[in-house]
Amino acid sequence: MTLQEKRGGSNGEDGGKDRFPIGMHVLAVDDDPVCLKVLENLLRKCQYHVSTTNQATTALKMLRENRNRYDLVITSVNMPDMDVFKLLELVGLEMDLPVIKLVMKGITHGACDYLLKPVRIEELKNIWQHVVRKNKPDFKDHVNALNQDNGHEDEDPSIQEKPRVVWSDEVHRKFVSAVNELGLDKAVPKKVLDLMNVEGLKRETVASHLQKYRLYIGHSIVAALGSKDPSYFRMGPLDGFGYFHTLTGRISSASLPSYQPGGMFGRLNSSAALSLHGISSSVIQPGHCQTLNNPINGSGKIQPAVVPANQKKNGTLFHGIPTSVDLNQPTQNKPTNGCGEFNRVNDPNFQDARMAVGGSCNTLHVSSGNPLLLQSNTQQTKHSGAFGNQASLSNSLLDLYSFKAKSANLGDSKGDISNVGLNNYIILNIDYATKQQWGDSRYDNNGNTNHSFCRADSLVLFLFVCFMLFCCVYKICQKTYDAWC
DNA sequence: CGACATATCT
DNA sequence: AAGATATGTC
Repeated sequence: MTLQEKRGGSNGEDGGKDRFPIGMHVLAVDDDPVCLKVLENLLRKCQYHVSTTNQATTALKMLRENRNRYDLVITSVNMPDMDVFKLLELVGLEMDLPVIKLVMKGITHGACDYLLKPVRIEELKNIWQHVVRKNKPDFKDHVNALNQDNGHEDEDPSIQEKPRVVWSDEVHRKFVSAVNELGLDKAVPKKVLDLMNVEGLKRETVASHLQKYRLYIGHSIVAALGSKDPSYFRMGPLDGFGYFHTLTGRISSASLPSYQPGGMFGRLNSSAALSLHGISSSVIQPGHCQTLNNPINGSGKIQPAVVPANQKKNGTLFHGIPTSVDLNQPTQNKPTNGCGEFNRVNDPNFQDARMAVGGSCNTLHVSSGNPLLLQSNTQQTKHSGAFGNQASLSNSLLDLYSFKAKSANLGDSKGDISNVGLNNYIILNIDYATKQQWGDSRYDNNGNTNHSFCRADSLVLFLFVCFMLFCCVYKICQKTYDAWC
């Protein structure tokens, strides 16, 4: 009789869950008659059919004579008449039956499970699952003590979780590169998978990752640019900075028709991209909000995304304004108000471009008068060539590096990074709200965060007003002079 | 039927 | 949180 035939409690619509096989036959072997009797009684209480013997040789004989009768063997490891390991081997070779060893302590070699003496009925209730496993062709045999502290008979340990794909920094970098090469809107799982060229990676896995990635990008960009605040350069709470080791949202290809407040970043395309035409360098690199001994990757470098040439559009905005910012962390500054840390990127290219995160965790200073604060790493340089001399200014990358480890600690706190350097025309004010890493982000776009980039607004507006006033005054003076003459 | 996007589950 | 899986659509 096969297990399937004996299986009870199932009407064939059990949704794949194995049920207790009624009529399962267990052979119990123990040289201690008291123990054997106890075991037998317990097994019967569990509704197993039970045969017993106090000799290993007898057990082997019984098994050989009734090959199809027994489903499971429980044997003590201390059998005087035969080495139990030999019994295990023979049973395994000849009958391929699951054997549970009955031991005083946990010796598990060779057996599919072990039971500690004294045996508890709760443990015996679960042993049928070994039989089910044996009958599953794809079951990976492993030693696994049954759940001993509860009576979860319904839980089938034969349903083992598959190994989860872990998106390492390296793999994720490949993913990001592939996505950026394709363009976020055109990146579909299969193409990304092909481009990534990672062995063993499945399309479904990529799809899942891409889903989260898009969700995250969307939230970030919406948060960064969806505000009604008429800021010129507003980056709202980038909720969920946490996850991506190299979260690279391309900044490209959106038209920037207006220089008016509120019209500056009028629209984003589906690539969640924006264009900062004319902005000199393009990588904004918030440092790693991680512990110091936990670099994002081996080199600690941030890899910028590849901006496809076809994403390039021309436009003029902030012409000639040098605006590269490296948001690196000064290690000496450890914010104490829950803003987390910003690890500095150890890239010599950024040496002159350091900003300090203020102790208040609200201000990022630029001490340098260096107008072009940074140009990024080699890869950035390499790709910039694709856009020509000017083109490199036309495409910006927003490379949001990982705040992974620290994000949880950041909570609702914001790292409000402002740069108010007259020699550096960009003024950044980035709120980091890292309540969540992926989607489902909630943004607090009112109140405090609406001050984002207000200084940038103020400066540009101030200059603009000054210019207009100057023009007016000049005009008035000219007219007055003409009148007098 | 495969690929995809999205929702839901774990 | 993050990856897996289910579901509906094309």
